[in-house]
Amino acid sequence: MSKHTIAIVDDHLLFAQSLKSLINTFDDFEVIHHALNGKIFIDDLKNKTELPKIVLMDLNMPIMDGLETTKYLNKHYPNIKILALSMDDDENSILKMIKNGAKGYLLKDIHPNILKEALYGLINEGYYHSKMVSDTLVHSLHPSAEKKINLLDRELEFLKLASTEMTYKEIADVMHLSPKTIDGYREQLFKKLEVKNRIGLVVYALKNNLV
Amino acid sequence: MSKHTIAIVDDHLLFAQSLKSLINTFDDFEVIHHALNGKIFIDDLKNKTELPKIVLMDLNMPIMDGLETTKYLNKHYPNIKILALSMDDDENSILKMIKNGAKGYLLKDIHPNILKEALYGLINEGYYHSKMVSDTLVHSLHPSAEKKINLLDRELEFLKLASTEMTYKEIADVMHLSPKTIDGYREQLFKKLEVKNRIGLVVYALKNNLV
DNA sequence: TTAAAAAAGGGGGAAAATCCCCTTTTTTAA
DNA sequence: TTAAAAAAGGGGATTTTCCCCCTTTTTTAA
Repeated sequence: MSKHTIAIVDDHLLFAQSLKSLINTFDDFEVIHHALNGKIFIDDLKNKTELPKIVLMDLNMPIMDGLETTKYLNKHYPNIKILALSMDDDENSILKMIKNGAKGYLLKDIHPNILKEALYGLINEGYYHSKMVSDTLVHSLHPSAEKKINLLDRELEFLKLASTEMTYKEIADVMHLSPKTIDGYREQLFKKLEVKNRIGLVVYALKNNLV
Repeated sequence: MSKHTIAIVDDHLLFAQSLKSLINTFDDFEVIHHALNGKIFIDDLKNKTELPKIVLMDLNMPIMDGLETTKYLNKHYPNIKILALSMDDDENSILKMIKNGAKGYLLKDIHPNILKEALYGLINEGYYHSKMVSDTLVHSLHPSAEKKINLLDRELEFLKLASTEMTYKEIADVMHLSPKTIDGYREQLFKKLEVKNRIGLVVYALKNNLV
């Protein structure tokens, strides 16, 4: 039966050719295309009769980078599975790629066996998330530790209510307090969280998952 | 060499005992403890000399549920790996457990081989994320599709600025518009997004990753 | 070509938020 | 036991937000 087809999008010719040679030694996979950047790749796709099943996507490329290309493919060719392949190991790059449709993210310094395993993962499960990616996803659920400020119980209660559409009078009623006490809490939290107004409080609360 | 020790925290006795029997047939694992809820389990931990390496944690339990217990264990026994085991397959439950330290999340209707695979994953990789969990994590990066409302360019620009601590007058200056035009955009967005005030706009913007 | 939508702007007034000053009582920590 | 923090509350003035009414011009879509 026919092999799973792969395209490589990477601006480093030697790396791409070497990668192609490696993948072509895998039993069930075959590189059918290589483009030096995203724009060339997309232009080529329009002229091709056979689409690849998997695209190995570099991130840093001239003219059209991996992120933009991933967004485009996700939208126009949703059946193509994208596996990011990059030198970048920072969380932001990983999250952006996954968020925009990449089904896996590998660093370029991995063992070839991991690449093979990832390719099979994409075919069989539809995704391949290494520990690095999983950890990054889990970590993205949490706010930055350094921004966490210790809030008293009543302050937190007020902050949660302040992050709703209630007026301060309504909040006072709910907390069984005088509106003037609410004024006090508000000023106290403005100072504590170093914000200028209620909008600042809401942004802090949401970004720190307090509501 | 000794087997990897496991504790089961689940309020259904028959299920827990059956699970114990199953796991005790696995070569490298041994159930050394069972508690009917989180509180009993924590009390038992304090009196035990041998801690389990893995805890299979139900979610819905009386007195002290799986989430509270996971938070406590993550804080006080960070080396214990928690694998959530639940009937609940909703995203919120999954995210809460992973966010609070669970290293995996399985539904109770899985094949025993998956459980075994998960246990090995916890021991070897430190986590086990099935496709369900991975998909949930990836999905959590995105806002709800059904809540996404099409915004005009200027509306979006205004919304982003409205989610800062700027006054409407300041925003008008930045957008080179009259404050009255800003008033118009505000009312327009209140209607469009079905919110009552600026706080509602901010919450919408942040929850939909527009800023 | 016409109608609708988008983009811009206005008056006026009430309600809410912010900001400055201040107080007392209870609880907690040293 | 004492001091500090937390928790509660007050006056009053200014600024900002919200809400109701309305307008014209340009761009887009039918």
